Amino acid sequence: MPKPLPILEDTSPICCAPLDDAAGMISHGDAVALARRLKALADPARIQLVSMMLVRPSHEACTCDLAPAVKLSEPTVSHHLKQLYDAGLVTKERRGMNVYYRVVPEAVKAVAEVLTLDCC
Amino acid sequence: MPKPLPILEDTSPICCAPLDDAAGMISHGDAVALARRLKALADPARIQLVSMMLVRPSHEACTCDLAPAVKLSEPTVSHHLKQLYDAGLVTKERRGMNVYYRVVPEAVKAVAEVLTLDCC
DNA sequence: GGACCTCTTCGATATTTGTCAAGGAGGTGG
DNA sequence: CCACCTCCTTGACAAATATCGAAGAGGTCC
Repeated sequence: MPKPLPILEDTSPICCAPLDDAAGMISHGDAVALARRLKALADPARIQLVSMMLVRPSHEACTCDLAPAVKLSEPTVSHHLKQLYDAGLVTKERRGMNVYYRVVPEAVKAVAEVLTLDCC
Repeated sequence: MPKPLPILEDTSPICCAPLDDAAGMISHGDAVALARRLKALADPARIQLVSMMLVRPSHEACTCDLAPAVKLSEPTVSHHLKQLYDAGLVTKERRGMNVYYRVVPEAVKAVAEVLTLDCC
């Protein structure tokens, strides 16, 4: 079972990475780290959850709002939120009876950055 | 089994999408389409394959070069390349005895675009 | 045509992932 | 303290995925 990633680990770009044996190819370790972040986003339910947070003014929403919106059971939504949390893509905070999840836009953008291929 | 995506389908941004029931939240259909593209990239082997193509001048490489580099069997690499191909992220072309796969940078960038959150 | 090379498909298997029902943990409010 | 509310964890299971060996399809070269 993979350990949580830091909120904003320095991810090497998919190209223009530090040269290794294969002359510029991304290292296996970096590929694994990047894949974990991408995998966290690569699910319709999780995309909808992130989207739902983003349309809110503060980019956050509580589980009680999120669960009905994606039409999945509460445990399942909790599971998906944990995936996002472990990947550092959202934070969570308890306020009163509710837990609010908030998108970390920098983390999402960091993934986008890697895929921008601006070096090519 | 999901059908191949067009090379460059118009993917709605993760936010600022056309409003629907839930006031701006991405639609389920769009979420599924985006998830398919992300899933195609969300694997260490496939990231390495794409990376390896990108470091080549013309962003292409043949299977015979790719397979040894990721240390997986040939059928497995073929499987991964098919995933990328079905997602429209690479093209393939036979030249002589070899099949050359080439990254479609616009397709990768289109995914990046969605994650850029420039509207937030 | 026939041996050969590269790549893909097929069949099988182990792992991972998505999902839910049931129950537990943590906090609120009478 | 006790009923209640929200959320999370556990356990179980079905589906999807990653992987490989073996066999097939498509092309090359003598």
